[in-house]
Amino acid sequence: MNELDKTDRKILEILQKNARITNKELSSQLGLSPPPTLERVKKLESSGYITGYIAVLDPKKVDLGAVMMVSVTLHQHSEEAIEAFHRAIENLTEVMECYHLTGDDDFILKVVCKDIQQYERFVREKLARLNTLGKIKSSVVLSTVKMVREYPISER
Amino acid sequence: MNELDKTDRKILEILQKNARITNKELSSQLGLSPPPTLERVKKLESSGYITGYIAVLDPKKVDLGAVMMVSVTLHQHSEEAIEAFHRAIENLTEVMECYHLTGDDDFILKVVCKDIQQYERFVREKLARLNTLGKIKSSVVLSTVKMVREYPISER
DNA sequence: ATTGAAAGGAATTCGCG
DNA sequence: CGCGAATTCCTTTCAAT
Repeated sequence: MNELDKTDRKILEILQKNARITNKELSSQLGLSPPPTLERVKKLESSGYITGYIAVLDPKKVDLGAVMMVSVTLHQHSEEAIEAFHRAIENLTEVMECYHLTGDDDFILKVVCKDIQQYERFVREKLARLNTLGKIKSSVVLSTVKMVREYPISER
Repeated sequence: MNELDKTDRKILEILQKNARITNKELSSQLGLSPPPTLERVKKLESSGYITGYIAVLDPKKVDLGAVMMVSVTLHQHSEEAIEAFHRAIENLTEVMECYHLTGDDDFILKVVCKDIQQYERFVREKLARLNTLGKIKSSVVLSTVKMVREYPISER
């Protein structure tokens, strides 16, 4: 798939807001009939624009009230050390996001836990035990000012 | 809704992975018939466990290849200054996430742009113009090691 | 609180402009 | 590329348990 037209971009905007909209309703919002609408959606999926459809939960409701941002520095920076760190992070369910950064710190992690006690256990029993790990700096998230999952779709 | 049973938790797990699953398929994965499955899903929605269903896009495909993590300090910390900052952030489409933190920096932002040039414009024309703003420190995201949107559902 | 049947809609296919 | 009709499948309701 090469270039998105206006209709494709509108589909992405609508589905980013509501993934469970029916094809019929989607088509009516586009001013199209259902068959071409469905075909466009399928094409956006198969060409990798849409990677999935997910339910969004309220973390507090599922007992994940503590959010932390954690700056991590490795104690060495060989290819293998970084690879090993990546693989370790992959297996830690508490880590929702992890970015490799330029600057003083190597990585920043977003970690969710039930409470601060569980976070402490996570650090002591899991994070601090990674042998590539240098030092960490934890910051408590006092409030989530913004957390949008919708990418702005540019005109081209 | 008071407490989730095992079936409810499994529903949340499945829908976090695939929001467009049919009710029929969902019910068969649960070992239930469709009607009670549907009722449980509706209840999870109305009681706030599920806040929405969204399509997940590939940011690179929609021309958002540059990701930055930005530490922000305000130059004053009155109630109004913080409120004003919140409201301003709300209107910046480039800011996907913003957390109010403990520690040296007040906030951390995740910002997505087409490229570094667009990021520079964002900083100069939008972020730096907020009059509550003290100083910022930008870090380029070299790679996204992990970005999961699925919360781990605890046993209780 | 779950089941099975039944009615009403929606998804999907296909032939055609 | 999009449309409209037709078929198949799913959703949703309801009586029964």
